[in-house]
Amino acid sequence: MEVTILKEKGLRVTPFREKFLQIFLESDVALSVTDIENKLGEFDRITLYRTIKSFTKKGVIHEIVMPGDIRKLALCHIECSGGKGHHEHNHIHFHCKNCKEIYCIEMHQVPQFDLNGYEVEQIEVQVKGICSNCKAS
Amino acid sequence: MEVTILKEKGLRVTPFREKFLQIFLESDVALSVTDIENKLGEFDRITLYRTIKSFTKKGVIHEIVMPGDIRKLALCHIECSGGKGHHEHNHIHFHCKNCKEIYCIEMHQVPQFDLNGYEVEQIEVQVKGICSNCKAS
DNA sequence: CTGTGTGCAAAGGGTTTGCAAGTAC
DNA sequence: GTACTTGCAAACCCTTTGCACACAG
Repeated sequence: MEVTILKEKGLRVTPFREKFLQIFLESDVALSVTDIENKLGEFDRITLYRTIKSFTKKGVIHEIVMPGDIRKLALCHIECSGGKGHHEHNHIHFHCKNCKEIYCIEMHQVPQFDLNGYEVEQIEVQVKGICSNCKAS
Repeated sequence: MEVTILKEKGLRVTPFREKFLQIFLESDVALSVTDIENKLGEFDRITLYRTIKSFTKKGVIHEIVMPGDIRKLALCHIECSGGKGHHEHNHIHFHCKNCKEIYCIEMHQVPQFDLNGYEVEQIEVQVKGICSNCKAS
């Protein structure tokens, strides 16, 4: 799986990258740099930064930022890498105020906007509230 | 005007804060820390950071972040400071790919979401595209 | 073999903190 | 007068860069 993703994007397969992807595949929430670092264990932090950069550029992962110095990373699903180079998100980013996690939720119906005089190319929706896990408990 | 805003929020009126607000009132786009710094001129950078922090907390300004290390600040309009402490944005953040400016556009119809099991409290919409100024030229 | 990826050390740059003096109310 | 603000210096911390070595293809 990890190897497949890398090869599809034309990236070299290394132990670091496999481990990096494995961490994301095992997580159902977006991860901060510190999260990844903790899960990596023995690996180097500088390499991590470089990997994040190259993977973001290649469309393997995407960055999620929110007010309050929140910066997280999440895997790009197949559907979110558009054909002709531009990268579309058809999911929303949900930030739980209780557990502070960020979930990428698939959205089948992207809202449309008619902004007079403005040409809309990409829409990103961020929602804050309480996630289903926290609500249940 | 500047004085009014400060007093309404229970903030002390100082020359720095008046100048700070004046800059925002004169601008029709969101401003980065560097933008503000350049417009401030003689004032101190540390004070600027502290002002941004306290003003954000008081709901005088709000932070806008987007992927790619974009962090800007904009005035909160009257409508966006909700009565009982929580802060609602009924406008979208429009990022122009050409001029790189960020505009806060009033949105009269906030999109609604029905996310199974998730309790939605706040929605923030970020749009990328070409602004009306750039489109015209 | 060639170009890319990795790891270490050091530099970089924006942001925060401590403290003393100044100022709003 | 009292509490909040300001300004300077220094500390912080995350991130980036340079360079040599290792490794994937």
